[in-house]
Amino acid sequence: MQKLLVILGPTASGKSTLAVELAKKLNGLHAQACEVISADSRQVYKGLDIGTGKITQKEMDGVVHHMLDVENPKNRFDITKYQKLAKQKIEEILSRGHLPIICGGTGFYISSIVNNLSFPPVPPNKKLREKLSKYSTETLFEKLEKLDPVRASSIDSKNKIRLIRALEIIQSIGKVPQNSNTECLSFDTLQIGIETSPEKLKENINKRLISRIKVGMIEEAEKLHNPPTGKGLSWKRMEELGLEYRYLAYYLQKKITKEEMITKLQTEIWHYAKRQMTWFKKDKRIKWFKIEEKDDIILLCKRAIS
RNA sequence: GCGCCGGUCGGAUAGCGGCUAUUCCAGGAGACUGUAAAUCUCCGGCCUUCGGGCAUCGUUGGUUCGAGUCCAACCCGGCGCA
Repeated sequence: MQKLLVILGPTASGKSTLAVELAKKLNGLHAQACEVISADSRQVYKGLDIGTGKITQKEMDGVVHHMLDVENPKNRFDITKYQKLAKQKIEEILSRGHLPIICGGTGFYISSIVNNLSFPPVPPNKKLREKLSKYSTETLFEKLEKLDPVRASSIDSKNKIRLIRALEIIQSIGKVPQNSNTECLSFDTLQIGIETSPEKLKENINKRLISRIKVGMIEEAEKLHNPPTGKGLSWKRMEELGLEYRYLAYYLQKKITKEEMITKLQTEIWHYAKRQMTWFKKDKRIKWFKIEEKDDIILLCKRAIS
C-alpha cells in the first residue's frame, strides 16, 4: 500500500517548518523526493497570506507545496473540493515516485483523505439554503424529524448549518445516507501530531499575532476588501473567514479598536487551538511528539516509509 | 469630618420582600460527513449513592411568616464638599 505521511497539530505549533525539514531529511529514502500537501481550510484561498500564516517561497526552501492558493476567496471552498483535489495531487506525487506529506490543522480535511470519507453526492443548493435559513432551528429540526428520523436522532439539533445541510440532502436524494467508511483505506498512513503545552502554545499564538501585524496583516485585509483593481471581498465574506480576517474586518469597519482586536484575537485563536485538539484527540492512531523531539520523529518516519 | 453613590462567581452585570440569584465575557470539557479558522453543545460555590443535599449576595445585628432586596451600625471603594 502507498505510504502517506501526515503532520498535524494545533495552530502555531510549528507544523509547516517541521514538514519542510522532514521533507528534506527524507529525500532520497525510498522516494526520490517529498512533496507537501497543505490541509488548511483557509490557506486554499488566494491572497489570504499573512493572516493564515501561509508558507512563503523562501520558507518552502525548494520543497514543493500543494493545495495553497487554489481558490478565489470570493467563492466558498469545501471539503469535497479539498478531497478531490488533494487525492489528485497525491496520485500525481506518487506517480512521480515521490512521497506525499500532508501538513495542516484542519482535522476534517485531513480525515477526508486519511479515512477516505465518502460524502453524499449532493452539491450545495444556494437557493434552498437561503430559504431554509429563514426558519428557526426548532422548526428545521421538526422538519428533519419528520423526514428523516434516523438522521434527526444523531444530529446536533441546535446546529442550523447541519440541519440545513441534512434537509438539503433529503430534498435531493430522500434520505441522509449513513456514513459508510468501512471501505478499505487507500493509504498506509503515519500521522504525527505536534503537542505543545498550553502555556507555550498561548505564547506562540500571541507572539505570532504581533509579528503578523508588523509584517502587514492589516494592510493585507485592507487590500482584500479594496484592491487596486476590481471588486474586493465584502466585509461579510471576510467575517465569515473567521479569526484574523473576521476581527480585521471588524477593526477596519471601526466596530472595534486595534487593541480590542488584538486581545479578542488572542483568546479566539486560543479557543480555535483547543477545538483543533478536541478533534485530534479522538484519533488514537496519531503519534504525538514535542516539536523538540525532531530526531525521534525523523526516525519514526524513516522506519515507516522503508 | 460631612454628604451622596456603590459593594452579588475570576471580571462585568440583572435582581417590585416570596418560588430554582440573571445574563455576558474569561476558564474548563465536548460535538462535528459538502461553511470545519465555520457552526454548535454542556459545566461553572461545596457535597452527592445523580434523587438530591448544604451554602452563599462586604460584616454584624435587627424588622418580617419570609431579606440579596427594608432598617441600624461598622468595614471597604468611588465621587462631591471641606
